[in-house]
Amino acid sequence: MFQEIDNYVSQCIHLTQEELHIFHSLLNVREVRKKSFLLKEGEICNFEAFIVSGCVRSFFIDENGYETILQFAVENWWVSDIASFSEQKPSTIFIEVMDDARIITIDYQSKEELFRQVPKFERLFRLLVQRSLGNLQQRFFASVSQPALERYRSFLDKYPALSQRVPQNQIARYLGISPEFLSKIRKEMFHTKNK
Amino acid sequence: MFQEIDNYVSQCIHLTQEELHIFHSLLNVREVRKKSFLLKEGEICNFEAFIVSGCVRSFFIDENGYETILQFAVENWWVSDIASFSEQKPSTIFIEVMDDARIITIDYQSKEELFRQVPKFERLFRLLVQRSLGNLQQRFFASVSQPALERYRSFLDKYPALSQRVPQNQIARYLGISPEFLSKIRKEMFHTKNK
DNA sequence: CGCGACGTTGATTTGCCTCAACGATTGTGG
DNA sequence: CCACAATCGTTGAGGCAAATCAACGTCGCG
Repeated sequence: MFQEIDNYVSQCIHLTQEELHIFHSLLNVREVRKKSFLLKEGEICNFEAFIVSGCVRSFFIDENGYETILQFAVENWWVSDIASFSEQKPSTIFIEVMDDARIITIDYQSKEELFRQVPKFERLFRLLVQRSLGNLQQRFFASVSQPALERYRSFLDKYPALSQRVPQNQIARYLGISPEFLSKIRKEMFHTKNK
Repeated sequence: MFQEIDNYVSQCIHLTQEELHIFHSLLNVREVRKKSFLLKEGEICNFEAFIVSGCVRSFFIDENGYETILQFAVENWWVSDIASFSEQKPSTIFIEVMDDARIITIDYQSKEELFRQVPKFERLFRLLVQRSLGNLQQRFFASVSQPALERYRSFLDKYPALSQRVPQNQIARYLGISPEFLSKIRKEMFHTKNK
């Protein structure tokens, strides 16, 4: 049941049987279906979710109605709106299930309780957020300094599995370009490759 | 000497006299001059720095030689390359002093020592990184969904003091546009305002 | 079957960049 | 103290990456 998340946690911190037990007692397991939403804009995010199986995406919608995808989350990834969760303020993003998923969540009170009972978890979540920050920084740099073609190449390179699993227009929205333009880029790629 | 940083820290966690003493013993104070570099691309970042006075900027240079500014750091801000620091790997960014500054730094070993002796600091730095992540996320959204004019307006709104203190071409590099284009935007702003 | 989701293609437009030239201001060495 | 170099902002001409809009083909599915 908790095997996957325990594995994940043990990469960062070492826990006793006792501590593990406390941890588990504060978690919830949920099954969620494709096309349902874990979070909508305006709601206060009351969970951090660990994906056991399935696939979800977080995105926001700009004033023109276009989506930009912040994250695809598959097995062994965390997803949440940290700003909304940690400051308990309305969210600016949506989190939607793309493929039926099994997730493990922890709510705000339980997380604070966890920190109180097992302070080691402060370290786990610090490392986790730190890594997210590093990744987002990379992505920010790429989005301002690289043309779409190179960003697409990097994506294929970094997430080969995802590029099979996720529809092309979603990838475009992740890369920050229109689906039409991604199509044109791909055409160009294959064209120049076979020559 | 440590007044500013103590104030900052006490907003997040409460420390005893004893703990405060340990904290101070692990810090270094430095004066750094305009145009000097705290960090260059390729070096391993061995500090997290708290700005007591002065102003520094962190930026990266893309393959065409253009700079993009990640952060301006003034009084009471932290600056570092977290990815490089926390994983002790070569940095991809530069950190340069814009105005003579007094800074307080902590190195990798001292930070780990601090965590060992006063675990509360795990919490402080978790909150700190969490806030950075929230800010960067905002900025990322803006950079893909808003035109330059609105991003400039937001900047003026959010950092009124900085916009006085920092040359215009640096602001352009922060916004991710060319200095020439910012000049044209400004012209447009004043033009439409006075009509 | 027919509908909706997805990908492709072309025509047109646009936001922003690049390059080059030109004042204004500041700083600096002779 | 002047002269000259840097640094900074402005303006214009021309160009390009990517968006928008519209139309069309193709699946898979209720």
